[in-house]
Amino acid sequence: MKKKLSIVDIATALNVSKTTISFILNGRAEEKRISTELVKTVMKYVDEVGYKPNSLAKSLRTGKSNTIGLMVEDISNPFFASIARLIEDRAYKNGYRIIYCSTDNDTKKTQDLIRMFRDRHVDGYIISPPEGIEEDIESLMKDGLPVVLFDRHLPYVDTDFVEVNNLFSTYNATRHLIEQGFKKIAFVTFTSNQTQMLDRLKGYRDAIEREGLPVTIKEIVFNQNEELIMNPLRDFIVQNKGLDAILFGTNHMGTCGLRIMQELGKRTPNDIAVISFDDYDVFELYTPPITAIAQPVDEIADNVISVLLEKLNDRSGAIKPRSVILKTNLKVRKSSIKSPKK
Amino acid sequence: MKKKLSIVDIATALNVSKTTISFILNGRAEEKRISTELVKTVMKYVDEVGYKPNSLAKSLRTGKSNTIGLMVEDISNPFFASIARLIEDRAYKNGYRIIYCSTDNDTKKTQDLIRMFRDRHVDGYIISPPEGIEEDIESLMKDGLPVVLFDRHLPYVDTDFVEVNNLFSTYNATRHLIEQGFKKIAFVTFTSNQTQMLDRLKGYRDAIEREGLPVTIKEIVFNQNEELIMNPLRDFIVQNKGLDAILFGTNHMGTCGLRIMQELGKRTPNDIAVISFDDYDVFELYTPPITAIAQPVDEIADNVISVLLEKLNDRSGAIKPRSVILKTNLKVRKSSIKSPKK
DNA sequence: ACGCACAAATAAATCGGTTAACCGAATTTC
DNA sequence: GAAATTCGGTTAACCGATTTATTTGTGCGT
Repeated sequence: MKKKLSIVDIATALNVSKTTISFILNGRAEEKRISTELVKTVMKYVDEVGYKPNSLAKSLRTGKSNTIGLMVEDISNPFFASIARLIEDRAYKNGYRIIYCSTDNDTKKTQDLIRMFRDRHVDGYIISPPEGIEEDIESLMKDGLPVVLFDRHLPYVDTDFVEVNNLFSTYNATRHLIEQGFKKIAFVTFTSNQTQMLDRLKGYRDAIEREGLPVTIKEIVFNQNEELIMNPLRDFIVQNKGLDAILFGTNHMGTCGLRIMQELGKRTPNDIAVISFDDYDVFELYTPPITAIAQPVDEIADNVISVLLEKLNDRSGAIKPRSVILKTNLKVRKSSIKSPKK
Repeated sequence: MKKKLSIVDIATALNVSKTTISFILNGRAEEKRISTELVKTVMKYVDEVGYKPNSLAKSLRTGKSNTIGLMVEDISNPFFASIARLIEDRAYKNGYRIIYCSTDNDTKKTQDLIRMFRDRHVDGYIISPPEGIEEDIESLMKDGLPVVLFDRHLPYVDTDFVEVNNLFSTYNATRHLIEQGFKKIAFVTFTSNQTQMLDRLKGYRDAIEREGLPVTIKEIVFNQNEELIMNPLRDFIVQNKGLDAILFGTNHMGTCGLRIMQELGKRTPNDIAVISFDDYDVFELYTPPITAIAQPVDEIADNVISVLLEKLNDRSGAIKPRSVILKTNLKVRKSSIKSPKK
C-alpha cells in the first residue's frame, strides 16, 4: 500500500518550500513572481509522480468543497432520475461533484440530510423540498449558502427556483379532455400541500368549473407500499360509475392508475380516457399510448445548474432570487382522444 | 452569517482543553477516565449550542470519511436507479453517505471518477465496472480500499462481487420460448465484453444449439442517441422474415424493441414473441404484458451493502473475496406464450 | 558607499479536528 | 518505603493543504 504523496514530499524532493509548490499549483506563480524555470521543473515533477493535492485538506483550509448537494424526492422515480442524471453531467463539466440523496418527502429525513450536507461543507444545494422545511432552507440562505429549489417551491421563502407552469398545464390538459367531449373528468392525485400539487389541482378545478362540469377529485395518501395506493384508487374507479376520463397528478399515480384499469378490464379511452402528468416510456408504449404532460427535463436541469453556478460564482450574494417557470408539452396520444363510435 | 463553532470555542467556553472535548465527544471519556461530572457539563453545553464537529477536519486527521462511492452504469436506468435507492437507504442506516455517479460504461470517465473518489477519501467503492478498468480496481485493492462490484465482474480481478446467474437466466428463458414452440428465436443485445452480457449471450446460444435451432444474434453498438439503436434494430427485424421470437439482453434494448414493434405494427406474441432481461413497469403494463427476467434488486442491494460493510468493519483485510450469485425470476406473461390458433 | 525597489522564495500561522505522550498528586503494591 | 499505578486531565504534534508576513539577494541611481 503505497502512501499518497503530500505537498511536503514534493517540496523536499525538489528542495523547495511547500509554499512555492502551492503557489505554482494554484496558478499564482506569475502573481507571486516565481521563475518560469522553477515553475517548469515543479510542474514536470508533479506530473511525473502523479501528485494530486488532498482535497480534504484543501477544503478544510479554503472552505470550498466543489461539491453540490442534490436532494430529490425519490431517485428511483424516472422523472427525478433523469433530471439528476442531467444535473450530474452539467455539474461534472463545471468541476463540481454531486452528493445526492432521496428525501422521500420526509421532513425529518430531509433535515437530517441537510445537516449532513452542511457538515460536508457542500458549496451549493439543489432541492425538491418537502413540506415543513422552510426554516432549514432559510437558515441555509442566512448563512450565505446558495440554494436552488426545483419541481416546486416554498411560497414564503424567497429563493431561486425552477419549475413548470403547473397551473396552466393541468388547465390545458383538462380543456383538452373537455374539448374531446368528456363530461365527467376526475383528478387523481396524492394528498399534498406542495405548490406544484396545489397548482395542478387548481388548474384542473378551474377548467372544470369554467364549463360547469362536476368537480371530481380523489386524493390518496402517499405510501411506500403500493397496495395502499392501489386499493383506494380501485375503490374510487369502481364506485364512480359515470366516470369519463381521469387526469393523474403524477407519473407514479398514472402508472398505478393504468395498473388498476388493466386489472378491472377497463379500456382507454373508450371506457375511461386518461392523461397523466410527466411523460415516460410506460405512457409512450402503452396500448393505446397515453397522453401525458411532458416536463422539459433537459431545460429544468439546465436552468437549475446554471442558476446555481451563477450564484456560486458571485461571491457578493447580491443577485436577487429568480424564479424560472418553464412550459410543459401536452403530448396528445390516443388515450385522450374520443373515439367517434360512441 | 453566524460562523460555525469549533472545538476550540467549546473548549475555551468551558475552560477545558480541546483534547478533553474530543475524547468526550468520541465516547472515549471512560477509557480516558474523564469525570462523569465534566462529561455531563460538556455534553449539555454541546447540545445547547448545537455544536457539530467539522467532518472535513475529522476526515483529514483520521483518514475515514464515512462515505461510500457508488458508480452505476446509468442512474437514469430504472434497474440501476432502484438499486442505487436501496443501497442509499441501507448505507444511510449504517451511518454512511453515498456519493454516486454514472459511468456511462466509459472507461476514461470512470477512471476520472475513481480518482475523484479517492481524492475525497471515500471509505468504500461499489461499482458496476465498465471494460478496461481492471488496473484501476486492482490499484484500489492494493491500497487496501474495499471494493464490491455488482451486476457484472472482472474475470481477472479477484474481488467481491454480487450478480445474478445470467447464464442460466437466458438459457432458461430461451428454453421457455422453445417449449412454447417458437423456432426462430433471436437474441438482441448491445455489443459488449462485460461478463454479464457474455453470459447472457452464451445462455441463449447453448439453449438454441442444444435443440439444433438456428442461432440468430444481433449486436448493436450502444449509443446515447436512441435513433442509432432503433435504426439497426428496425433493419434487423424487417430483414429477418421468419423471426418467431426475440430475447432482449437488457431492459433498454427491450424497450427499444417494443417501440420498433409498435412502429412496424408487429403484434406480440402472434407476430413475434418477446422476452426481455430486467423487469419493470413498461413490461408489466404493456399490452400484452411482456415476459421478463426479473432481477432481485432488493437482494442485490442487500448483498452489496452487507458485503461492503463487512469489509469496512474488518480492519485486517483478511477476508477472502466473495462472489454472490443470485437467482433471477422468469416472469412469464402473455408475450411469450404461443397462442393456440397458429 | 548608501538606500531603495523589486524579484524570488520561504517560514510560520491557520483551518478544525485526533492522539501519543506526559504531568503531578494521591494511592497501591510488594 | 521505593516503585508502580490511578486519577483527571493537559500539551503539543500532526493530518495536508492555503495564505500572510517576512527574509534574502540583486541591480540601480546618486
